Amino acid sequence: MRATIKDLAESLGVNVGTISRALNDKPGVGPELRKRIVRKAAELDYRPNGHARGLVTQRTETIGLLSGLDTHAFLSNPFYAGVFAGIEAETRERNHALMFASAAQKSPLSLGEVPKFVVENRVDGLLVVGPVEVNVIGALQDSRCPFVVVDYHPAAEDLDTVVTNNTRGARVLTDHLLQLGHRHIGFVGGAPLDRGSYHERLLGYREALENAGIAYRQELVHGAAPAGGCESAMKILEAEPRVTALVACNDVNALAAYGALRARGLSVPKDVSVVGFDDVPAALEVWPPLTTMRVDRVGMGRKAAQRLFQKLAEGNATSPHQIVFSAELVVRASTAAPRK
Amino acid sequence: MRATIKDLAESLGVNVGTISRALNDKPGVGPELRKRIVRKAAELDYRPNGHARGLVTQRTETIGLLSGLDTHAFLSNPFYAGVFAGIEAETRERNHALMFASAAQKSPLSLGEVPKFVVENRVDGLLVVGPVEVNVIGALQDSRCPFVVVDYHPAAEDLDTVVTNNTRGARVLTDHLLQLGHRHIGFVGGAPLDRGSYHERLLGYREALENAGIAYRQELVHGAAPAGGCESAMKILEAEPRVTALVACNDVNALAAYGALRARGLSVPKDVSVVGFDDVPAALEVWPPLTTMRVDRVGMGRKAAQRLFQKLAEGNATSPHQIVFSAELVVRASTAAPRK
DNA sequence: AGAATTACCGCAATCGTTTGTTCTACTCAA
DNA sequence: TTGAGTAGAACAAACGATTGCGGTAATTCT
Repeated sequence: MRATIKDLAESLGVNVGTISRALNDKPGVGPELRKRIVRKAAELDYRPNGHARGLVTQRTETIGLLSGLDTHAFLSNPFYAGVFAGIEAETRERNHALMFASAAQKSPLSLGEVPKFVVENRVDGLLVVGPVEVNVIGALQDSRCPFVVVDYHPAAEDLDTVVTNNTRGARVLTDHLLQLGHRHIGFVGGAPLDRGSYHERLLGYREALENAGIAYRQELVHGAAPAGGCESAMKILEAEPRVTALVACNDVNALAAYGALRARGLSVPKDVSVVGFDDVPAALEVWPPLTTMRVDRVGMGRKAAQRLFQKLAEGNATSPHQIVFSAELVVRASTAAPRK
Repeated sequence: MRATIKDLAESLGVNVGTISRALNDKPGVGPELRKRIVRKAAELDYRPNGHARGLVTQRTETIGLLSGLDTHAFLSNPFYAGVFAGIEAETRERNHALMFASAAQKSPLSLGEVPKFVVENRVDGLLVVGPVEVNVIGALQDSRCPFVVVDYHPAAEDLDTVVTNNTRGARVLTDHLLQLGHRHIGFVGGAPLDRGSYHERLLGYREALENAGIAYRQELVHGAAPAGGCESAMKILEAEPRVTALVACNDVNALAAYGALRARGLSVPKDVSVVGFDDVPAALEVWPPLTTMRVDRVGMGRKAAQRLFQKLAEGNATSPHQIVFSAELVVRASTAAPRK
């Protein structure tokens, strides 16, 4: 068994309270004794028990990361992986631990809508990342647990959020295609498409079209099929063979669309131009390299964590901040003027 | 503030011990009172405090996931993302929480070699995934915290591990190339290359060559450059322009090698065949689709978690198991007979 | 030198549970 | 009717820390 503070106290003939003060750099213990205590603590390899401490201090030095998507979808998306990495870096540097859970897959005994670790008071705060269901937000709000939402902003709520300017980004991408001369442009979506980033990106696509005087056509937009962007792109090409460009809701689906185009014997960008969103590493490795919007996903994760720590320090009473990251267009070889 | 067991006790005029027993399905409380208690608990939205419970039961219902790589590298590798997902699924189904940390990046106050959550008794057990440094293994062993290692097996230690048969897998891949007629075959590595999966795969590559009577040439093997597989492939092609095939330590590096080949005007597989390892989703989406070894990464994560729970149940005294997953060759369009 | 201040340390309550033990009241067989 | 046996509930001691309070002894002030 690991040494407790009591063992330490006995082996030194000192009171436990004094030990606690000495080890936590609190005043009220002489420099001489303090030295003896730290030395002995190191010798016995003493570590304070997190539970005991958490019980009395009401703080756990732990923050939770709650995914809005199911775990596998979450982790296999490089965008979210980046956000995760940013969050992890920030929490690690502040010497906090990190718990992970998904709000999309309920555990058999999940109580209410939020995972048990928040409801059991085992995290000081929470980072919610991705399009979580709205009742989860509600449950979190009356759980009194401070939280910040990343990459999702339900319009109805006034929350602390860190998001990218998705609508603008998609508009920039679509404008880029329009300026190249494209007129028949499809949109390959992802799930969920009725809310969250992909919805906003769809809006931006639509805005750009309408600004250019091009009618928005339902059949050129296809949400996520089970098989993802590949199947969606197929459907769009079937519905309208004249499309010369595709806007994908993200890079992963854009690359999947590459496959659909190849299968139909179409080449990128000669026959069909393709743009993505996020600028994941693969976007640069495929051929042709993908025109996309670069977004600082690690920075977003970091920023969200910073904001959360700020809330924790200020006592959760501050007014919500909405932090918006702006994406940057990077033009590569997947876009060109339309075929004749 | 959240209701405690004491509030519950007072509002019912019942002793706290009775409440505890009633809510934990323990005998010693009448069916009548038990009903009243659960009803009231739901009404007050009572949740047991995780710390208080953990303090007395010495169990936290939490397991830790410790990455051997730095967080970003870990999460952006689809293989590890899959393992993570498998672990998460299994722990969630068993109603345990999950903590994450990386052993590669030390936190400023990291005590010893292991993250503070294990040393503070805040996890029941640990899953170590990836090539962790050997002193971390040592530190874990005398921390008395049960753990299982995934995708890494230091030969010197007798540990509970879940790994793929990397050496065999790489041999199978290399044999596949040899049978197609290739004689000049390079190996693009990854970090670390002196231990762990990539090292074993290098061994398998070497074995296959030697079985075929082909000399192993140091200059055809290149470890991970900072820029990854792309740069490595470049170096190999410079060192020996006659290479007609590349074995990559994993799919991510294989796809990066695609880029290097493209940059030199070589086409896959006409000029150079490429094989990867892991069968990540992107392997199927790129062109040409990648010949690779399929490994059940989610299954590995699950299995490792299952083994850990078994250890927890049996009291950590059982003899170590080594569980080996066998990878499966999937031949796609990235391999063909060598050019003349 | 006596009083007042300070510095240091021990004492004990507390956090919210679990769990072994004790107490009470009841049932049932002799 | 009495005794044992049993079930249901209360009591209280942990678990391992933190922290306000009180008590010495040493130091400073007048």
